[in-house]
Amino acid sequence: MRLATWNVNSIRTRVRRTVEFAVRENIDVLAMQEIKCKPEQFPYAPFEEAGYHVEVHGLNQWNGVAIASREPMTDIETAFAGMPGFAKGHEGPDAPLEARALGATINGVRVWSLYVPNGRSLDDPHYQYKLHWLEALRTATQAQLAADPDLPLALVGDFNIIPFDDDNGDPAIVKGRSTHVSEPERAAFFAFEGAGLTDVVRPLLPTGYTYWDYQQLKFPRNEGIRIDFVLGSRALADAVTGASIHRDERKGEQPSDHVPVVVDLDLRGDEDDDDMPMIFA
DNA sequence: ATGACTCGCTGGGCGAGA
Repeated sequence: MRLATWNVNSIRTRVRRTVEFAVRENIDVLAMQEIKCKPEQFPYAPFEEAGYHVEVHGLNQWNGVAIASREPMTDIETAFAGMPGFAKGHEGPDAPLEARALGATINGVRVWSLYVPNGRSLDDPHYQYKLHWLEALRTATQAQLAADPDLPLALVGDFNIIPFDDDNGDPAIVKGRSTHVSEPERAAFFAFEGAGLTDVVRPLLPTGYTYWDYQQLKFPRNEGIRIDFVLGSRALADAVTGASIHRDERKGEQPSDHVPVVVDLDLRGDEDDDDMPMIFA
């Protein structure tokens, strides 16, 4: 299975690039973030014509997540246990949920397409929302893996956290002043290790940005940041055979500000792996 | 060139992105 995650920044604007990438790169499962539309606005046809099923969770023009998969998806969920909500002037336990999480099972692999809240600024209520959201995700994930330690589980998407100083090439993002690099955010990211998950791309690709701001020549200057990740359970991490960050997708006409991150998985019983030799008796 | 921000909603600016 070839699994990809991509913050597409409006699927209606970028559906052609998105489907062309999926087909060209032989992607089996594509988790998307920031689709910025409701299900009735989603461009299903180009995906279906390319052989993909699509599950969509979008409530309005903000956020929105989706998964395209060549194989059928089951056990669709649009929130994880304990996921907090948020709305301006409406913080608290009954705040409305946003469209930031979509879970689906494909060939026994549990995939969550995640768009972690931005945080906006260190003194904004959105920042506390971000930390609570991440803590609830960690708690829910830890509970699921405690119940099923051998589950191949992938949390993929835009985490809106820069885990290491070397992941930040943008001089506008400064420790002590900016979101994404604060100690509480980094602690929330590394807490997933305590829940039994690891960044499965990092060992294969120690460096590389996944996002460049549209402004001020950030891409030509290579002032990017690494904020898109694939976190895998032990069973998933053990299946990883390769990884790639598709920097070229930031070039050309109407790019997203993020690029795709791809992981190759060699799963037991995965009949679609063409790198497995056929054995004849 | 990898190039000076881009979405969606709206019908003119604005919230949001990070």
